[in-house]
Amino acid sequence: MARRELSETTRAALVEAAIAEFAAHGFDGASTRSIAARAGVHQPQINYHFESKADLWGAALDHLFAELSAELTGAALSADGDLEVLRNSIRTVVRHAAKRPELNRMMVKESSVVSERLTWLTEQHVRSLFDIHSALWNRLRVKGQVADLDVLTAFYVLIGGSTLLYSNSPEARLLSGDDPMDPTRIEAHADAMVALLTRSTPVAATRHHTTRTTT
Amino acid sequence: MARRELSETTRAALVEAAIAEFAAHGFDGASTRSIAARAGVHQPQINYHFESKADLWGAALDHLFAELSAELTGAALSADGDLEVLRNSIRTVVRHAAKRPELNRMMVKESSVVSERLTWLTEQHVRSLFDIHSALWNRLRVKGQVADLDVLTAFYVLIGGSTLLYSNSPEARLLSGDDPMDPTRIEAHADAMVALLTRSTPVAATRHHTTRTTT
DNA sequence: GTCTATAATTAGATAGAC
DNA sequence: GTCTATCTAATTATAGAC
Repeated sequence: MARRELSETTRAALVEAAIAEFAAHGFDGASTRSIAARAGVHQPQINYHFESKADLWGAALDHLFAELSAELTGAALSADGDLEVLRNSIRTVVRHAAKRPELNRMMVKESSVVSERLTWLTEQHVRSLFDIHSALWNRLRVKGQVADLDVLTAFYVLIGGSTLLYSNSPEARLLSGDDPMDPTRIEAHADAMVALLTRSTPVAATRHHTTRTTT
Repeated sequence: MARRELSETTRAALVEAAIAEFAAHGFDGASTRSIAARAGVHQPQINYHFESKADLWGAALDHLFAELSAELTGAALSADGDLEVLRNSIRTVVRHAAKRPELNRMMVKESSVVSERLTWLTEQHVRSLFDIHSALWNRLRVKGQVADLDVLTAFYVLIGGSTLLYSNSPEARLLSGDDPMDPTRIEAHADAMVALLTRSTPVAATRHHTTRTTT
């Protein structure tokens, strides 16, 4: 393997190890030694490939949000009309939370206090998703096709209701003995979140447009 | 002030300071020095009043869960019938999440990986709440009075949908400029969570029993 | 690009005076 | 019960050989 390829391999291994360690123990709880050990390299490699521990943390989130954005874009492109876009997006959020619980684990650990890391995270990655959600939700709300919730509350009900079961899956397993990551359960959860937040038929007025219904 | 009273004052101040620091920075991120400083005492006082940092962390959660249990008990006692108990409980969960976001912040930081702290927390405090929820939810589900969700998923949709807006309120404020803790918004959120998870009229069969409806 | 060795901080906990 | 002073261990980051 050429030197540049080796470098990129090491860098990618460090990012993946950082995702696992930061998600499990938080920024302060994860040590650069444990991250390096998980990646199979020595600790000073982190400061060779990244400016600092905080820089590696940022690279981990860049990677996780790139994955999520790719899936959400796919969900939007394959949909026809606002309502179907929202439904596909909700399903994508649920499925992705189960596939990559690390994303929500990292998020929730940083979102409880204003900090440099939180402002970076919010402006760099969350803002654009929230803006897209807001425009979509407001258009559907005036047509009575979604639950009667303001955009901010709707955003957090959607994310919280869709992701906590997976970000807290170790707790859920202790409580119930069941596996939250079971594919059948995940699909039922996705269906339920769609049913809770959207209405197949508008409640307030306007039926002139033909509205796609799922059943 | 007598010596014993002084001691109890110091202990209570340490618990309250620990709640603030652990909720904001997690177990590893919060230092015993910062907790002592917030409580207005010197750092070694922690090891006089508590066996260890972990012991203080446990005392903080004991305090937070005692508060929550008191409110949930009140909500259940003032209700008539399973459906009203559930509705009151949902509203209590939303209001309490807004009043004490520290509880959910501490919880979510410990629930992403199996650890000694998580197993203690689950068995000591979460288990009983989950068992009560399970019995209640299953009785209502067979009568078609709640959303069609298994108990485990329902628990996490309820908690996640009710609490994330408040545990992540710094992020929510950055995103929207609005105040998630506004009382009117909180009540609207509570109403919405009740509407999402319960049905005023049963969908599947059985109407022989008179069912209390709100409005 | 990766290694060993180590510098510079900071952490939780304890000893002993008052 | 509370204080000052300090011990031991662990942390992030860097220096310099290969």
